[in-house]
Amino acid sequence: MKRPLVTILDDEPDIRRMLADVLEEAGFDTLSFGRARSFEAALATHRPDVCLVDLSLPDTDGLTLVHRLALEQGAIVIIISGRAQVQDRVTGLELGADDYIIKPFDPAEVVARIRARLRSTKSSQNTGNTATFNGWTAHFDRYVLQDDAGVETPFSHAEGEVLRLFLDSPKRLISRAQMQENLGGAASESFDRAMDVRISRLRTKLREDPKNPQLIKTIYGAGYIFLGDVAWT
Amino acid sequence: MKRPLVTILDDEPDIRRMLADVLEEAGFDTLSFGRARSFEAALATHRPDVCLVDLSLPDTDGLTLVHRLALEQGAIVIIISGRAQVQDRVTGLELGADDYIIKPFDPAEVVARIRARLRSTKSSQNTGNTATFNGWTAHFDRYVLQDDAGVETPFSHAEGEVLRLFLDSPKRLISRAQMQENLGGAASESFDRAMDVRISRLRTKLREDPKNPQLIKTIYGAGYIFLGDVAWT
DNA sequence: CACAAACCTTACGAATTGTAACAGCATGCA
DNA sequence: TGCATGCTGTTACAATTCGTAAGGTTTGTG
Repeated sequence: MKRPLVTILDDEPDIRRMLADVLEEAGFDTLSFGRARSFEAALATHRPDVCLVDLSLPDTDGLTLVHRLALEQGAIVIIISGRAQVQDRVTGLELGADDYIIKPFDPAEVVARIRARLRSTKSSQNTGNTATFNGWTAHFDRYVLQDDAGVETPFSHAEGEVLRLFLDSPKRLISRAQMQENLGGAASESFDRAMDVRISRLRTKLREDPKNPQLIKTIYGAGYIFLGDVAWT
Repeated sequence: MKRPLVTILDDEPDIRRMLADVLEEAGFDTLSFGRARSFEAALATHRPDVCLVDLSLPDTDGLTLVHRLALEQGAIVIIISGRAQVQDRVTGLELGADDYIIKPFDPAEVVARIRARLRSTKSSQNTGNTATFNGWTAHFDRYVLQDDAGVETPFSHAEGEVLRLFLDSPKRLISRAQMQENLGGAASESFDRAMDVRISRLRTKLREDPKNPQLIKTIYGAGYIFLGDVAWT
């Protein structure tokens, strides 16, 4: 079982270190950042399971960052803040945060709250090897894609890798770097093109309109995002 | 859209009534109980989306109840308790509670936390990445802008960054410096122009009259201000 | 009104992405 | 072995996005 990855974004080094120690001990991998900028840069290559965010950052408005994280990345976001007003907590939660912990906090409670969040998402996780989305059914055991009329289209292993990556994290931005990691491709300059081609072929099988794709959206300069209501069975 | 059902289990009638009022107002259906026994009887016929549980019940050990609820029913359980020790919170969360709110609490925070929990479990649904303002609807998941007649105009990632910045802080002055931070641009002299262009393109898509923009106002020498009644959904 | 600074818009080009065509490779079959 | 078939990466070129440059327009100042 892989250790969940937790990112820590706080401008106080002491708190970063303390949290990292406790979380490592509790069975998580951690990545610490003092600035929003470096944190966002890391998102290009890593996909954290939980993001701890301190609102009082020097280089960004934390709430906007939380909003972006929750919406674009679909990540679990837990705010850790010194601002204790009820209104702060309410707006933080409304903007997409999953929890709001007030400084000073007890490390044990942070761990417990992270576990509670992970528990609730893990229960609804991919089990089988068949997924349905927007009229399509993907059978990963048979390498077959079935439309709502029952017509079957076979797909290859390489295409399946991409499709599975999308179906595992729908409605979340997936950067090119993340793809290369998951697709086992060498980080060669030319493999970039290979990925494009895989996606292009997948789009064709999903009968996407090249001018206006509905399922696989390209985010120029950032990656791809799969918009489908996915259900694994 | 059905109203989610929230059960309230607390032995103090005043608190039950107060919570019920606030939750009904916030768009939930509620069922109130003063005893665990009657609550459990009601579970035979009702299937609550969220269960608020006070730990200090006269007729049962609250923690055991929480554990059963979380495990067997798979329900979202939020503990509301007067016991404020960290250890209480940790064990409550470890036994399966999804959140732990300490008395005395602010009703608005309870609502916000319930909403946060519902949002995370209904992640398959489209919630929270759509904003409406002055006849327009911005779908940030699909990168599409929809006018009041339903006509769709796609917008790019760069345009979306600007639009999101505006929609996150409507009716507030946004300086050019703030923009540069949030748009990830280097603080170069020339990026200033790039921002102008982004805004210009966004204005075109919003069909603004160049002579008299209604939504994106320029404050000469200070920045921009977005005038729109924004509602995120 | 003159002038400068700030801002807007258009056009262009560099970077990024899409896709058709081709080639290498493995597999299966006669 | 020889051939056909299908998969996948590579190449080359088309299309898109978005920053930059350049010139025009607006705003504020004296």
